[in-house]
Amino acid sequence: MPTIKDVAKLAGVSIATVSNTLNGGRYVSPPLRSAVLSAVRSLGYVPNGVARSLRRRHTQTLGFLVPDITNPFFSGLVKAVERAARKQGYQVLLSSSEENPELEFDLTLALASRQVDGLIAVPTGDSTEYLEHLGLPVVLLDRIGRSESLDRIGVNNAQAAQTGTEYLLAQGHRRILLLVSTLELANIRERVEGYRRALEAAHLPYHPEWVVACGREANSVEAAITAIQTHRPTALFAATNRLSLIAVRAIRHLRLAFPEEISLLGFDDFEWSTLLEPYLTTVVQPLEAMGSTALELLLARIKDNDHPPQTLLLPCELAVRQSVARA
Amino acid sequence: MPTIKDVAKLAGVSIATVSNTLNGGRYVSPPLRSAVLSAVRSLGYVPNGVARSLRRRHTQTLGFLVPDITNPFFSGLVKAVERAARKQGYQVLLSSSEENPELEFDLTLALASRQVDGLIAVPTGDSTEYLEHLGLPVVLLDRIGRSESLDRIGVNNAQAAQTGTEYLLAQGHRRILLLVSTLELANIRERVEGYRRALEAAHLPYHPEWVVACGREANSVEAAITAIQTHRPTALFAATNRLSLIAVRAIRHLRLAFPEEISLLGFDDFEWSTLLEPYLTTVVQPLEAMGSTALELLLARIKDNDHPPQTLLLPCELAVRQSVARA
DNA sequence: ATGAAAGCGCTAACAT
DNA sequence: ATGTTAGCGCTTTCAT
Repeated sequence: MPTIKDVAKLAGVSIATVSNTLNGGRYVSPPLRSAVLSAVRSLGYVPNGVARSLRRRHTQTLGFLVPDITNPFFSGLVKAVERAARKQGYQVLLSSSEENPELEFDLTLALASRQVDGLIAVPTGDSTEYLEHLGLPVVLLDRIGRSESLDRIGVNNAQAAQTGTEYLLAQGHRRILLLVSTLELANIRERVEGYRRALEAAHLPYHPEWVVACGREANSVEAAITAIQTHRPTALFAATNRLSLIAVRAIRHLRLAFPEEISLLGFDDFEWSTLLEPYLTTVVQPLEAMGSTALELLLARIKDNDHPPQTLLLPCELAVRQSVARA
Repeated sequence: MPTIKDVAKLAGVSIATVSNTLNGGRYVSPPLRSAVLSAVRSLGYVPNGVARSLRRRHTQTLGFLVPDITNPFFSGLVKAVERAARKQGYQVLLSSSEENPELEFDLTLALASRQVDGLIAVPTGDSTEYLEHLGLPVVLLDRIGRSESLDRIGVNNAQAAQTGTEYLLAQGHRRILLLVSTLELANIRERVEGYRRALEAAHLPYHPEWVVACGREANSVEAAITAIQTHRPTALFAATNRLSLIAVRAIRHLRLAFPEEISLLGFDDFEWSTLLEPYLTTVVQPLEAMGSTALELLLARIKDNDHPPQTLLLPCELAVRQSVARA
């Protein structure tokens, strides 16, 4: 690979002139300028970004840490963040922690060592403490934990779940099972809280057993099946996209008429859900806005670290389609 | 951010000793070693990977270029590649070209400028020429084009499509529509070829009109609907995961009994396809093997660039489920 | 308007 | 067994 020296030699100028014509640092006379340009072309010179970053002391690069690139919710977020970053002249280094906290930690360190200018993180758990002492601008996205010292972009989970539950209630459902992955995630706990609030507002009892923890594995459908058999709900509220899948499998396993005998409300919208018939009614999260707002906050913090951390909770919407019938 | 100098000063040693205890380069006596380690801890020192890479002249980093991170086929590939890379001590920089050749080119240059040690690419089109002159080890994955000078890992598309078609034929189907995105992709053309070969082997006519180009957008269902109406097939072969979605929508739009009146065979398996009932029978590509083999070839080429390029075509399997009925 | 040279933080060759 | 130093490729200050 040719270096700036090779270009300078071939063009018969100093390396400073090469640098300046390429970066527009200072005026370069047309003759030298074109000599440089043609040398660049003929050598196929590409500036060494590593050397450049070392010297400039920033990389124009952001880290983005997600739990699972394979989940359409996160890959949607990735797309949104990348697009927004690109517009601002930043590249993003994506790391997938596979929901593994140790791997997450290692990846974060790797990102930091790569000298990313900032980091957007969707942590695997709610233990975000180490992110606060990273010495790097960090914004938490989606799983925003309880950190008061970091910028955070999330969604009003309680509100969204309450709205969803209220819709189910309005359709006449009284026995509603809430399918959750794990209560370890604050997001999930908040959704439970929203569900509970909707029930209370309607003066209906809240049954803790109706909140069914199905685990984080895609194939753990047994818990859902058992819960449906014992509690005989008329509607299921799946707190996560994966849980919609589990709900569907359980419904089929039990040969229930869908949505006549049992309705389903999902959380997180995703393209492939249209394979399901009837079309899935879901609470939809504003992926695009979440991504672009996270980027804004991060860029603001990179530019100036001397302002108090912000927390933004974006609203969700309910997309009414076909999977919820009147009870 | 503290540097190696700060650590050396605090530990009362030379920077060489810091470097050596951290990298295990040469023997460091226990007392100095522990002095360094505690200085590292108390400063929260993280080595500057940019400086390290500049000096070492490699980055232990691989680039991976995919057309669309949002497509489960590619995100599956990403997972496989990342896992394999991690095992070998490499990090991967993921870039999503969004099926845009110009963006792809820019991203590739950005990757090169970041000094990745090698690149795995799933190009947007078949124009891979610029990749051959990157001056960087490159392996082509999935969309392997016709480059003879690069290592390539693909799948035997023709064979796979032929097997799929033969299965449809064996189930008694004679009017089989092949749904494709665009004939611009060599992969797709090969799948058409496999379909044609299966027909010929069965002494059945090949109707070019039965190969329906639906475009690359997810919502272009009209072409499929029209084709089904005019050709009255008993089976659909969707050449791509997105096309399964389109096929399903078309089937529903026409209110055909599925799979009794019309069968569906997919290509590319993906988790969310289980939302579909009956479960989708598909040709499945060996994602894990594709990813890990691509990585192996790339690492081999990084280690030693003086061997002829290889092309490996991996076999696909047919996962028989429920969406194909007997005709 | 351009060149020379310092230095970003690190590793490795050279010294002792 | 450890310290000193050159230099990776670039940007930028200083000099002319």
